[in-house]
Amino acid sequence: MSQPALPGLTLCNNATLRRAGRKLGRFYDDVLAPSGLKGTQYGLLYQIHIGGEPAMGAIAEALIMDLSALGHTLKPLIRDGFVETFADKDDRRVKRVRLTPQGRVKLEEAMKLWSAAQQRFEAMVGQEYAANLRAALDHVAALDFEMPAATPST
Amino acid sequence: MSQPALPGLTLCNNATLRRAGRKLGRFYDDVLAPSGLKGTQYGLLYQIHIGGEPAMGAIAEALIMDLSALGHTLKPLIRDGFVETFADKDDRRVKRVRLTPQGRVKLEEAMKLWSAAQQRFEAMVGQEYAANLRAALDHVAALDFEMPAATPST
DNA sequence: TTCAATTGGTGGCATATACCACTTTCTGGA
DNA sequence: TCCAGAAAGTGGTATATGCCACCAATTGAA
Repeated sequence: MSQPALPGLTLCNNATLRRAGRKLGRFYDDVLAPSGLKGTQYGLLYQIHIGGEPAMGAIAEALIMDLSALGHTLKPLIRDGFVETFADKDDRRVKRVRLTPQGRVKLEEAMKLWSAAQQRFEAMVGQEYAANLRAALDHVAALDFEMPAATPST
Repeated sequence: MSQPALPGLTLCNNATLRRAGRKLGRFYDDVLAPSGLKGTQYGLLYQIHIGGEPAMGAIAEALIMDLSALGHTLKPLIRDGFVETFADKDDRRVKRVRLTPQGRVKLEEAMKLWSAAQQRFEAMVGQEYAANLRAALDHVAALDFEMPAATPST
């Protein structure tokens, strides 16, 4: 299975992960295209959907993404009327997010497409293989890379 | 095994891959930071290094990335004097890429940092685990998602 | 009660990536 | 030879993400 076209770089865990991410991302994006949503947007809508009007910080934490990045990613979805934000009743600093009715419809539409992508992928690699891969990725995502506060050497 | 903090979304292969990518990417980026390079840039320099003055298309193919995306990603590296491009002798359409002397120095510097990141990661998950993960990711990257060009059947 | 520290988000800036419309070269016929 | 098509890149536009500097509420003392 080792393609001679991918020498060396294959050793870098980060590069390998990114490369696979590009490939898989394009696949999911292609399948989701009819809905007008990208894979990331679908994931974000879904996370909001199951989050129960989550605060932005909660979403960012769940997706392991920078809070400001989340803010940026959210903009097109707000602009297109799929989600809306509102201040938390008890803490004005907190901004909560929820799907609009339109957003719920869109999510449902996209979910069918997502399902197709998911099934097609799992049919190719095998459900168990996919489950194991996800488990491994979740494991990586759960790691605690505490930096030793710089190493002014070198 | 289901962490209460990551409900549902964990089922999407794409979302899981992205999430792990964000986490791992930040880790590698942090470790590489002293060199001024991002993880992706390091990977790109390395690919160019081992590619033998590769054409842009060859790099894009090896990294499974869009050709135009590669062009954009290359710009900061050219601007900072780490890589340079030149026309192919036999085919004027082809643009080849190589590291500048400065780029070689930078790559070497970054390689030490990368090595540290790589080792730290593998110490956390285990070398074998990492190797298996990379193999699985390479497998995904090698898949052929041929879209059936819509489904106007019936 | 008052103020320093903390917490939650925003905006600006830079890189990462993709797709699409072009432009320039090549290539393969007729 | 000449032209239709293919092949390789470029530029524009849009989303994805991260970091940093800020601003606005909250909180926890003193």
